[in-house]
Amino acid sequence: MKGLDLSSLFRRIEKRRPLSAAQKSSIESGVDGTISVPTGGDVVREGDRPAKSTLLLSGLAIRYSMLRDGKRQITAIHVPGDFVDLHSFPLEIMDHSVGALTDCIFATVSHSTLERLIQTDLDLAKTFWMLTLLDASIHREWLVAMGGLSAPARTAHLLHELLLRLRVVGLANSDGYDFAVNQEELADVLGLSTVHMNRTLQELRGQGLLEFQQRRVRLLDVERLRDLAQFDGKYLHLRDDESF
Amino acid sequence: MKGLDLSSLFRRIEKRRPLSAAQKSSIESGVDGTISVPTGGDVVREGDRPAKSTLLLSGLAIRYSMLRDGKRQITAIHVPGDFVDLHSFPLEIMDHSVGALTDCIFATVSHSTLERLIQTDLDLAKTFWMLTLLDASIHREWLVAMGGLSAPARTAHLLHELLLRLRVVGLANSDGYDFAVNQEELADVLGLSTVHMNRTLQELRGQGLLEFQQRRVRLLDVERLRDLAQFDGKYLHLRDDESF
DNA sequence: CGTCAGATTGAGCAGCTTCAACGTATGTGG
DNA sequence: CCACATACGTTGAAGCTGCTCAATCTGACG
Repeated sequence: MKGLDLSSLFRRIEKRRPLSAAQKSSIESGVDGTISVPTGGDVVREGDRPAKSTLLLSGLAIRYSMLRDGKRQITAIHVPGDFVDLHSFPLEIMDHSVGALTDCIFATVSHSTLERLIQTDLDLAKTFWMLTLLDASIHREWLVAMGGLSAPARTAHLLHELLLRLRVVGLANSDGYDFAVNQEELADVLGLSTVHMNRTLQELRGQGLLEFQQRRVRLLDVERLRDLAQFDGKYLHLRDDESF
Repeated sequence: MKGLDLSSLFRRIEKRRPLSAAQKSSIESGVDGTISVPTGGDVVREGDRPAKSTLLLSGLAIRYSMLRDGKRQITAIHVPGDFVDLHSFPLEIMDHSVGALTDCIFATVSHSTLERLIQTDLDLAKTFWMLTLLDASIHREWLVAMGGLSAPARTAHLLHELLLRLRVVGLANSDGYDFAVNQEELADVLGLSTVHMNRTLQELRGQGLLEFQQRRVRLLDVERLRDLAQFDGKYLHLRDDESF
């Protein structure tokens, strides 16, 4: 499908690995359509066996699981350029759901097309594989943050990670980005109660570390936030080390 | 390399995906050696750029990251049959370390051999890819447990997961398995202090839910443990659903 | 018998949760 | 334009969960 802007995906890839013009155009031609999902909607659900993979073009998406006691744990936040659902290609059955945190537009690529793409270009297969491993790497880092950091540090870690990831795709400037997420959702990412999420944000604001209003985050003191979060960006595998 | 017993890997794969005899023998012939790592040793370290991937044959291995404040967070426990370090193939640089929790023997496969294997058999490439996604799936589940479960529930979750995973490779019977891990290490997995780990185990023992002595775990009441842990094994992607 | 790793215990405190109420902005129907 | 509803953020109080520090116990082993 021509005329679709996949530049965020390409930027994301090229920060880590060469991508030829031919590869770009074969990805482009592999896209067979787009899906719009409104805020709160699901793209795929636990138990589904998707026949296509989805790639986020605009908006913010989440992976999440529900616990039996009603708690929702968000296990990933996806930004434009993320090949959100690539992993349903080798894994087949969804063990969790993917939903739209804000209004989202996804490009879709059918699994049969993916099959064809990797058959004709093994290097592209490795690129796709790498993309899914990047997600895994972020999962590991979130585990480190969950297990080892306090609520304020964890919050700082997340918001700083998103700064770097959004910058790669041109959706953040040097110190802030649009982030239309409420405190409940943030709490579900960080494993906190909404009340404590609120107090944690107040704490960070009070320290002069960040602003978070009008659906926009500003990191007022990136240095100190990184320090608080014990942030080490190696896990993002960015080529030129802006990950500090 | 012939004469090496890769049956645990094969069992692990075949619980999820067909694996032909030809594929088995090409994996076998791809193994170029073994490495023994004593308890406490590292197989690969953060920052390494391995030229080979390692596959655990015996023992228990961990992935872990160190925080600047000295805390160690273990992000994965690997059991025999796990292709521990497969992900260094597409991702190249290690962002964390892999160590031996007990004395370990690994088989090694060089990246150039992996390249050749996936070139000649794309289905095998997908199998390898799937194996790394399985690890990612377990990471996600651990995130859910970290964010949403209490210390006893998290502990129950981990020990039950290991029961299922070890059963697949024939290293657990119906209710228990060898587990030569001390409480400090368990605490580093679960994000707890050693003191609280100790009290949590006492609690579970007191409830008649498990035994954990002489380097062996016995789950005395699997039903209630699963319930406490809100365990749902879908994330392990086992074909015949023993995952309950 | 001394040593050492690992397990256990007690006491006090900090971080986070829960419940419940209240504030504030935005939108909607009459 | 007002009255009300809704979503979201904020606050207070009380209590539990898990942490830290520090000491003691236990079994294995040289």
